[in-house]
Amino acid sequence: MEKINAIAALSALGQETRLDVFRMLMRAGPGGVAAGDLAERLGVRSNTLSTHLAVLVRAGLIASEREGRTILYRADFDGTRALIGFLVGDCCADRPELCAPFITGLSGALPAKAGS
Amino acid sequence: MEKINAIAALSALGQETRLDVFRMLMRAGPGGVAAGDLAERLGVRSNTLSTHLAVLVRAGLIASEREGRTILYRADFDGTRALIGFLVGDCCADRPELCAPFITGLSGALPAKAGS
DNA sequence: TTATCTTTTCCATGATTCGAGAATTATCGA
DNA sequence: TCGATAATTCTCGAATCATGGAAAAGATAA
Repeated sequence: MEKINAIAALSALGQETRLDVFRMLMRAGPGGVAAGDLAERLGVRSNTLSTHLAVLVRAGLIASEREGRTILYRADFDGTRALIGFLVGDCCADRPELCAPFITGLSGALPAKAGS
Repeated sequence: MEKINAIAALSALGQETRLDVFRMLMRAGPGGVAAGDLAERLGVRSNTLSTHLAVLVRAGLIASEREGRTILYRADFDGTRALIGFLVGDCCADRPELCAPFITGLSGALPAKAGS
């Protein structure tokens, strides 16, 4: 991931409504959620949400697909992984030994309720 | 990490100068870099840099310590790990199986030139 | 104390962002 | 085609942010 893409992704997530959208879509899984449902669940006007969704799409964090009259939004897992990879990898490029704790300690960040 | 802290950290990094500062400090390692050196290396006025540094400190991504006349800034590894933990963990809280690929695929993001 | 160096704070300005109303586009059913 | 539904685009006011000049604050040395 290029720096400019990382900036787009980070600033996209650095806004409450957009972070809420992203987390909701991550939780919703590959099935995605319609724009209208997102607006209702989050209590945001549809036009406002639409601009936020466009920002997230441009940032490569979510993707959209028309489903009849509605438009489904789903999290873009590749884009998300690329962002995390940028944070973990590129930011420590010259000192991989400093990044080891990030990875080894990461399992602790997971709820780990899915046995093993 | 609370959502509000994550927003602060993400928006802090979603700005080119601050991302540059953060990456430079990550590369510099625990020794840190003086504010003046950062300003010179990045070609940013000292007062402008100072405000950016304050934002990063508030976000918990870097820390400062006075060293005689100068002030050393260094990356806050715990804060950084908390942010990555938030992205990997909290955003996938209900679906750890979706987050597995983040972790398993993460080693690929590292240069991995430090043998072992 | 005085001079100097380093960094921060204050303040003003220009640019960007957010949110909302209104209008527009796209799709489906009758 | 017409009407209804769903989402986006347009536009603007308010708020926030980035930047830099000037001044202030903290620390060292003479």
